[in-house]
Amino acid sequence: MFKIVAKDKESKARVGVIRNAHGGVAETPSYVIVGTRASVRTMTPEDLATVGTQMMIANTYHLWRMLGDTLSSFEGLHTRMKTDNILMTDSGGFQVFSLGFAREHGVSKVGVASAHRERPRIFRDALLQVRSFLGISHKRNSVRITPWGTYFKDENYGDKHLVFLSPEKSIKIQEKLGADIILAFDECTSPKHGYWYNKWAMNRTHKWAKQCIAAKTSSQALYGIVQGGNFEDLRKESARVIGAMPFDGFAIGGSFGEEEMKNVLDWCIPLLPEEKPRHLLGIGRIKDILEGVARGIDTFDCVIPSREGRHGSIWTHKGRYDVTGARHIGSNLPLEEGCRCPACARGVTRGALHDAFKAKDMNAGREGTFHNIYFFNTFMAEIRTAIKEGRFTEFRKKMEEQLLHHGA
RNA sequence: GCGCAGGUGACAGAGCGGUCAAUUGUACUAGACUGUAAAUCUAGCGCCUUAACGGCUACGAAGGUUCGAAUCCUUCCCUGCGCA
Repeated sequence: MFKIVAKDKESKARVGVIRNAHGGVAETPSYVIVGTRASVRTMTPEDLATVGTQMMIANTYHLWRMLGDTLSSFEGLHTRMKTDNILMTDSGGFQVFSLGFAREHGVSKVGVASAHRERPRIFRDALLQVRSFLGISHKRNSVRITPWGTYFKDENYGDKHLVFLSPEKSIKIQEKLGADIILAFDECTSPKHGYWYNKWAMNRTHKWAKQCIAAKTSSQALYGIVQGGNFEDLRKESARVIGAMPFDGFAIGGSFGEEEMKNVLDWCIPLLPEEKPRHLLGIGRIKDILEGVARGIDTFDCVIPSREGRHGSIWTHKGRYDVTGARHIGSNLPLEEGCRCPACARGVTRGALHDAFKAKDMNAGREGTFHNIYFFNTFMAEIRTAIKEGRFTEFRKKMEEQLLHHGA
């Protein structure tokens, strides 16, 4: 299913191929477009095909809640999304964080100075564990984490009752959804969690990983997820433990500060099997991708192309800009010089897109999404070519200089 | 001409004696967004000041009452509706 076809000499970057039973092919490094509820916001399946999409990821938790009783007769993600692309499903492990401590702490998975420099505060971390277990963590925290699984009291799906997701249940749902690659149910910790909380959560994730492997009956590829926060010993332990389990691939999850991601990758990747695919969960800015690829990451998924496109942030080789800004009024420049995305090909200028956003034209977010997805897909293709031609380091250096030069 | 109802910051529209430079929404400006609670969110938005719990000018206009007025009184100007 995954095969490495070329390796860079100066870095750990590599080119690989992933195939599925539907005849879908993805060349890695690849950008996995996020379509949480089996659809990428503002995009139709046809749209996605026109921007070079090879891989997509949907979400177990959201689809499970959305589909409700109809899940049992679900036609399968490939049919629903009208694609042969390589499809993944996230396990719901991220929602343990995003609906839980992310809300309580008011943070996202990247960018917050983590607690890793503090001295270990075992009592505080123990308190967090117990509060979460009892489900009395915080008004905004709608998650209750137990050793057996996680309770959610998310009311966004017209259901005020607690719902319970366990490793076994997540796998069962993912088998029903039918993606090519499914993920183990894990716990993504908060950047504000300390050493001990991360240690306990990591052990829980390890236990859940075993349960996921045992629960799976399909032929889908199952990826294990490495956790451990920003702590070197935890991250290494997690990579060793998860890496030794019979997974079909490995994902690196969890939270870290902007600068810390590189360390996390440096700690984990050498301990993972060389020949198996490696996914970096939820990461997707240009710089991060270059860092990840250089360290041997094969696939990335991130909401940035779609979310930021919808919000008016346009990505280019020189970084990103916000077309919503007044400085773009009347601009006749294309979204990016030389871009051949559907929006640019259609002649959409920065000025026109600015006006469309200001006019609240529903098409504005769509054009932005078109451009961004196309951009990241072609950017990945450029990376692959560079690796194959043995000039990835040079390519990376050039890109980083450009970004620096433009203050991105 | 008479009778009602009104005139508030870019617009809409609160406030109806002090805590009002004035609720709120929109518009505008800037910023954020990293396994999607997100076509979303945050902040600013009279002038001066780097900034302010600092100064100044403000609620149609001009006077007045009051320690104090966007809020009360008088006159004037203007707008809408109704009647002539």
